[in-house]
Amino acid sequence: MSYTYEYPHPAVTADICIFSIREGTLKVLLIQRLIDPFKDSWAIPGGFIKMDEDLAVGAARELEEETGVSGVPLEQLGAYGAPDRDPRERVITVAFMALVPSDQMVLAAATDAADAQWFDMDELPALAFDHATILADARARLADKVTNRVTETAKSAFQFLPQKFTLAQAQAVFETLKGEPLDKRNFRKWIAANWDLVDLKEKTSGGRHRPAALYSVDF
Amino acid sequence: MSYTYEYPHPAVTADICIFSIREGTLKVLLIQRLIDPFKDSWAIPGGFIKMDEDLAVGAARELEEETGVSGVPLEQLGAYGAPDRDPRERVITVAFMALVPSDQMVLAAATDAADAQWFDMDELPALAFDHATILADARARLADKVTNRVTETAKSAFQFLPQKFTLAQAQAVFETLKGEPLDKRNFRKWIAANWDLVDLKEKTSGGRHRPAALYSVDF
DNA sequence: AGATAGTGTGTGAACTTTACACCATCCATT
DNA sequence: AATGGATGGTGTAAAGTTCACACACTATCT
Repeated sequence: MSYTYEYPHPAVTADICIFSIREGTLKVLLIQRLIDPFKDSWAIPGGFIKMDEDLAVGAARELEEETGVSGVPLEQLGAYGAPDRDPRERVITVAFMALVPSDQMVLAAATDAADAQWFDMDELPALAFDHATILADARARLADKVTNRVTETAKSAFQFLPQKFTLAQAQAVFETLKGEPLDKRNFRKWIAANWDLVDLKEKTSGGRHRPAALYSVDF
Repeated sequence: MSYTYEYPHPAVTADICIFSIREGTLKVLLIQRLIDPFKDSWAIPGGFIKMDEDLAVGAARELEEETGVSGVPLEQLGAYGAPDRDPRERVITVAFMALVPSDQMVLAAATDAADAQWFDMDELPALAFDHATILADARARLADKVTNRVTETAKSAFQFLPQKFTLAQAQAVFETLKGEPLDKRNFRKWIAANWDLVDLKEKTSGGRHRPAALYSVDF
């Protein structure tokens, strides 16, 4: 089967930057390419948009196919279309990003991805195509989003916390996402002012230190 | 001549929202389509990206071909790709926006555009495709950009002013771009704090009122 | 001389952001 | 029982930003 057009058409892909936190550090989900170009190098997951699906839908599908990650709200980052960004043919990609809780994710390798793995954002491998650029843009956007307005992206930060969490745990999560340390007192004021925290009247125990109050959050 | 691919490819276009100020109101540059679909309706200028050109370059080219407008820095808004946004075939568009001084622009009609005209943003005709959505997004972005940070977009606001301008003239321009009235004293504080105004030690004359001081701006 | 019409100017209140230090409590050790 | 270690928990002041607001000035026209 082949498809013929009167004029040349580029291929269009969606690429998705999936951020998460594991072991207290910011991670990004990469796949190892099984096929050329950039065979064996790492890349952000993505693939070709189908003719009858919306961009965000296609991005979600590719993400699930390649990594097993599903059900996350994707935010569009923009289109990347340098003529030589793909050596095969002209490929324009629409980049998306999301923040997910990695421990609920079952990573699965699929069709054109050998392996999906979390990488520390500070220790990235060489990336295929212009994915380093896309990822850098996504990282900047993430830091912006998380502590500014109360958006979906900011909400998803709480997914890294257990149902019952301490404020110190919450602070650690937001610091990781923002990429810089936050002041403890100011953070507590901020989180109390911007989110609906429920004081569970419970305390942690077992630590070799003063117990911490537990909270949950209502959206 | 035809082009054949193993998998279906969408067409990719660039569409450009060009804003300007004429007669004190915010205008947008639209073209009347000569061909189906949406023959005779108005649309934001744009067209197919060539295989060897960058997205922004293609956008600039289409803009010039269809309207005669050139040499403006385009800012990417994002990709729009609902599967049915074009009835012919799958077309994904990458939207751009810019702010230009309309009086320097010579409008020219070309290949697939009958006519390029400035429309008042408050009196838009029915638009082809999903251009109403794109334009609304662009309008919101414009208002954001202009008075927040000192960006290229904000700089270009000064193009609507003569070399020597009064602060009242400047205020009118920024009010038009932002879409809401600004406080006179606060505006003067803002412009003095954020831009390098040169007091020309000249005054307007001829008005039936107190003369105004003239300024120019250095970037 | 007086009316007209746009020009030009400062202050205070409310709010947001940032910086900063000390005591409290549990556990483990001695 | 006392001590030290480790983390939890709390308030205030200064600086900066945003916003609202009112009245006198002056060239021109009549």
